[in-house]
Amino acid sequence: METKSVDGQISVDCWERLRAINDTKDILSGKWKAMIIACLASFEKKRYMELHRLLAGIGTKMLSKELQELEINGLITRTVMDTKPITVDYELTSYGRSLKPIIDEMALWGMHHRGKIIGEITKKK
Amino acid sequence: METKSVDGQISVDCWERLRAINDTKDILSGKWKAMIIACLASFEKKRYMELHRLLAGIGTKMLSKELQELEINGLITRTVMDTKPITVDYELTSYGRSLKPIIDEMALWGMHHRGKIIGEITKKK
DNA sequence: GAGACTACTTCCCTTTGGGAAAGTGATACC
DNA sequence: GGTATCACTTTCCCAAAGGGAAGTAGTCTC
Repeated sequence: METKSVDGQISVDCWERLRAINDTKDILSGKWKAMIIACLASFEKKRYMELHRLLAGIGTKMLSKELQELEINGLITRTVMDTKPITVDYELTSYGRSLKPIIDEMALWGMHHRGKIIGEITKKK
Repeated sequence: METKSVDGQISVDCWERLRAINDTKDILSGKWKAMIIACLASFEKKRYMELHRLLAGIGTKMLSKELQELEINGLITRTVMDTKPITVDYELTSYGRSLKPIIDEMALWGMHHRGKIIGEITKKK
């Protein structure tokens, strides 16, 4: 086949794209990471307990775990404040902020999707 | 507090955003859905076996399951062709194509991320 | 009629993810 | 000194996710 090299090229490009998508999914893995990033993108800075209240339903274990993983990946910073009872501030790094386009697209699509589903239900009635 | 209503508004907006992000994550749940959509976005139309080869590592069980879920959500169409041995074409719907911005952002970020990580490794040496 | 190709499904098993609840330790309030 | 707050950690448990292998069914080839 004369298309062999072309197909090869397409496969490599495709494969790299798929790998990249996978990498991003890994970074945003877990039930809460995308939402934590969304919160920190909206509020700039949040304490542990504030996040716990904002993310209704999350347990302390999960919150700690997800925050640690985000910190390890360089997406957020953790700073211990020396307040009366100590508090901890979490903030997006500039690298973490680079995920904002993805989060925004996800929020946008999710809103449209919900609108579409509700539209379909009311149309049926 | 005079900020009560303002905080309330912020919470509601935030909560709706978080819910939307969650909805989108659900639609793209599973190890392979985002990649399947990426493939179909690149190639327009692919057969079951072609997808199986393209998505190196996926088993037939997972591929079937993920494709079914995508079809149920109205993101892809399944058309049986009456070829010698029957073949089945999968294609993105226009609704499925509306996920392209998310997939593209994910691919883009993943590429940059890999570049950054490799850069950090070579800098250390 | 044996084997191959297509597109699956079914069964079984292991791994992972994630939640609830309780515990920890430091500090502060009353 | 009892209780509260903040920020966790630890333990235990269960459901869901995902993989491998084999089976099914229809058609075509040799």
